[in-house]
Amino acid sequence: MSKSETTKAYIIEKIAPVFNRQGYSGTSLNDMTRVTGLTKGSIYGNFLNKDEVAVAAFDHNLGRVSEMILTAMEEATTTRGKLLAMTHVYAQFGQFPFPEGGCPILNTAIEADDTHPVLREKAVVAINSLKNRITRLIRTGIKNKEFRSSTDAGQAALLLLATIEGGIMIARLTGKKSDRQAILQSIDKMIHEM
Amino acid sequence: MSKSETTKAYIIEKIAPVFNRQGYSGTSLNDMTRVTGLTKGSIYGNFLNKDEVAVAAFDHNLGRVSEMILTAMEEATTTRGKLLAMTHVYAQFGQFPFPEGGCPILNTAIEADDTHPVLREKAVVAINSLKNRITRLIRTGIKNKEFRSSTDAGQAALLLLATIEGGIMIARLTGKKSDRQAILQSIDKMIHEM
DNA sequence: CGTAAATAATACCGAAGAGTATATTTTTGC
DNA sequence: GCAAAAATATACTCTTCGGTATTATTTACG
Repeated sequence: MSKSETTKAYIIEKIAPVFNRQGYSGTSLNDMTRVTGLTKGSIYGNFLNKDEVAVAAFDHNLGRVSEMILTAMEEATTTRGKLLAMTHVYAQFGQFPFPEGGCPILNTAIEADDTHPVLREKAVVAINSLKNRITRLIRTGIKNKEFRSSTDAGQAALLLLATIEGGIMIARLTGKKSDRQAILQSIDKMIHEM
Repeated sequence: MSKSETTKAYIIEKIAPVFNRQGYSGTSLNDMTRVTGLTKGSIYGNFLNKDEVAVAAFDHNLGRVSEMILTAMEEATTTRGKLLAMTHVYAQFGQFPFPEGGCPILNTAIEADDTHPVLREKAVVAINSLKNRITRLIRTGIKNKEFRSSTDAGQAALLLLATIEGGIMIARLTGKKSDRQAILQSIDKMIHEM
């Protein structure tokens, strides 16, 4: 890894949580210099502009979540187990290594949908690939006879995603453990009834 | 209504959609003067600062949604009908009089949860009162024998809310009608199975 | 109708925003 | 270990930010 690659990685690692907490417009170059200890010149020697940093930060945060999901799913043996593992990753949004600030897809979607086409598109791709991954998993479960054949895989995937993301929003907003647990329990029930 | 009250109402009406689309940090005083045609002096003669405008804008947007819900629920006769009516209001997030930019609670929750205690608290109160309203409705339905007695009203209310809010996020993000319909259909099914 | 009070416009402020040109320091390859 | 290249820091630019003091204009009321 070259020096610049190391620095880029360092900058992103430091600034990614800030973007996830404060959003694109809420994060300034000053924030970047503060959390990295570097200067503007150094940051702009490695990135073209704020947009490029924001996009890299999103990729970084998303990568963290994806990795957690893949790892958790690998450990499960059944299809239902994999699905449960995935949702339980999202239930850990408060703990490392889940990105600080909650789900990056959710955060980016809400801020960027009307304001930032580039970030918006990144969020669209992320949500679609997540939806497709879940859909395929459910289809496998149906073939396996783990799930009912009457289950509409695509629709169930969307329902799961919507509930998970909405649940993160509510649980993070109220900060109530009981809210988080109630929603998680409902999701588990949905998966068990599939 | 005094002149200043008229002007305040006018300012809020014009700027509320902007806050809902662009968020708190994404909306500037310049935006306010642009959409109102007024000057800074005039706006700050009626509001103390940006925060006060943002809070009033949130109240305005939330009021719009609440009014739509109450009206829709009044028209329904059964408890299940009221519940369905409420969720269908949220399904109309793309059309007037639903606030431009989507659900104000969702938008405010995501931006403010880590950054703006005042707005965050407004969102907390809003989500809690919505949750309580739905919970009471479900309890009534249980007493009515419309819903199963095994239904946990509070948990079901949270599940509905999470799914609705997550659904809005996804449907607004992808812009796909099929996504919106799939999620709405799932929610209707949930209500029918209660 | 005239005047006092309320409202709005003008013109400004200091700070912070993103971004850059240039100088300095560090690496890197020989 | 030294020169060239790469990376970083310094010092700046211009613009926009939120906010305000002051002036001008409306509005309400006697």
